[in-house]
Amino acid sequence: MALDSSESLNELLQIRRDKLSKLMEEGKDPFKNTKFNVTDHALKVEENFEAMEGKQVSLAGRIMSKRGQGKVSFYDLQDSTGRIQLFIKKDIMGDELYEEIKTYDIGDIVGIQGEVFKTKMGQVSVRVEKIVILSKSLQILPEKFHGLKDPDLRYRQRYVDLIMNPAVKEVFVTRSKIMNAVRDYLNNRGFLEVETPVLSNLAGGANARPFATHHNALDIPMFLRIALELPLKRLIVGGFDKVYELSRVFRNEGMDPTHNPEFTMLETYEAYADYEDVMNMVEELLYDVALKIKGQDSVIYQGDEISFKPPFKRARMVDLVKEHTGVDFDVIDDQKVAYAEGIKLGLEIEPHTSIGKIIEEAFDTFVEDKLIQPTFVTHHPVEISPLAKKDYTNPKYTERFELFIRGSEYANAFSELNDPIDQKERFMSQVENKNTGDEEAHPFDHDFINALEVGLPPTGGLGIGIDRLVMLMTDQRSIRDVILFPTMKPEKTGTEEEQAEEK
RNA sequence: GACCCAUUAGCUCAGUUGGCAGAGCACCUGACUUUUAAUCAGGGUGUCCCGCGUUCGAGUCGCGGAUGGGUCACCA
Repeated sequence: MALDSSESLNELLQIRRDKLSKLMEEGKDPFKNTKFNVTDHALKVEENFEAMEGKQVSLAGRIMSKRGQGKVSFYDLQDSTGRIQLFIKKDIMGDELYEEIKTYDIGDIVGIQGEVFKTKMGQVSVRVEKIVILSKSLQILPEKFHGLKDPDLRYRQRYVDLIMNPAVKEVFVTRSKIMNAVRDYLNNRGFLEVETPVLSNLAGGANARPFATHHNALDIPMFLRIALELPLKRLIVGGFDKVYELSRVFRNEGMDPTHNPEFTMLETYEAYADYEDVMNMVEELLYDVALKIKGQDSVIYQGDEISFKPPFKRARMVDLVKEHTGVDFDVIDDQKVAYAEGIKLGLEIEPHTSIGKIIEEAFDTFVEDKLIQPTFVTHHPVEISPLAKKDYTNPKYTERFELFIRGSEYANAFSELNDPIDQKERFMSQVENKNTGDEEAHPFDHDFINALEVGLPPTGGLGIGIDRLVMLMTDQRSIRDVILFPTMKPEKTGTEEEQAEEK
């Protein structure tokens, strides 16, 4: 992007470089400065004006607007906390420095020292006594009133987005607070945060295509993880009772407003707990996060008020299907009958589709988007839950739940399968799927079977997509608005890239 | 993957029936010692996303492509 040959620069950019050259000629190279003693910030001065009035403060930040250019000027300085007005008077600065200050551009970073006061118009300001330019901006910031709107530019140049759009910055501050709130909750509950490999020889724990890479020294293929599950369960085998990992996973799949190729996942595993314990924990966790982030037990998401006040609604998947379709699959044990009912409902299913899959289809089609308030959907059919324990009181179903809010899945949890023989069989059927072309099928993980043979205690496991939780808490419509640098296609066309490579 | 929409100055956007490329902000020159999207006078800084085509003439019409956004499908 940055073009250095001066003949290719347009006039605006050339003027800024000329100003920089002039500063350098005068021995005021802004890039030579290494530090500036900052004593205060814009927000603090603004909020504590009564106490700060008349005091000397030293602030640093970016010039965001300039007003007046006579013998007195008003510049708005933006630091990490907000904006404050600088009052710059020729009498105070002296003729020579004042002329130099007038050449400072919007986007330049300056450090100032001066006295806090209010202008005649009542605007909290700093009467500048000393000023030093700490960085010269050679690019032009977007327009002050409309800001930066183009989504493409906003994501590619997030730094400009953050400068121009305070609400965007606020989203990412909130994201950080949510991460902290989740960690606090789990740590206080006795969970240990761990880090497991991002790079592995086998990408398991979910059905998804991985990103493939290569280790040069070992000359072996490696994969970026698609889930946290398998290493964490190994740690439960190893004797940790409560572990979690809150980190990035990668799935080589399509992108849309709720899917980014890399995203942040929370997975927790608790020994000697079942899915009902996990359900109680999720309820409490979300309530806790909402209170900490929003100061109340509800949020407004895209116009809908979502309440996190426990208890959340709990219902079996098959009962919800009955409620919304009138068909009670719970009493249907003949696949042909279930298929006929599914066709009557207009589901797109094949003659051999299993009853469990038909129930899931009916759920997806008729129930999912009706679940606005937090709802635990439980007892998924065993056919669609390869990693969950059966409900031994009714083996058609599993000890599993998913949390739905506003029609989307936010959590998935179950009593973990810890029978190594059963797990081995399920892996083998996955391998069959893989052999018949299913690229998302789970690879056979011999060491994981070994771990289960060593012995996994009964364990309750949980996964939560943190990006979607952040979207919910910050009322954002797209996952790209809660990820600082979302995945983007390269800007350049193929031919341009080739040309660049040739240089 | 399919369909729809967008792409014009650094930014936000106009651009009529196919006939000299426009505005505001920003920027440059000058004026202004309490401004608030400061104001006043003057100045337009451009690969109209890219390529091919139709045409006397294309920002505008056609075809192909790129990037982004949306809807659906897929995935979870």
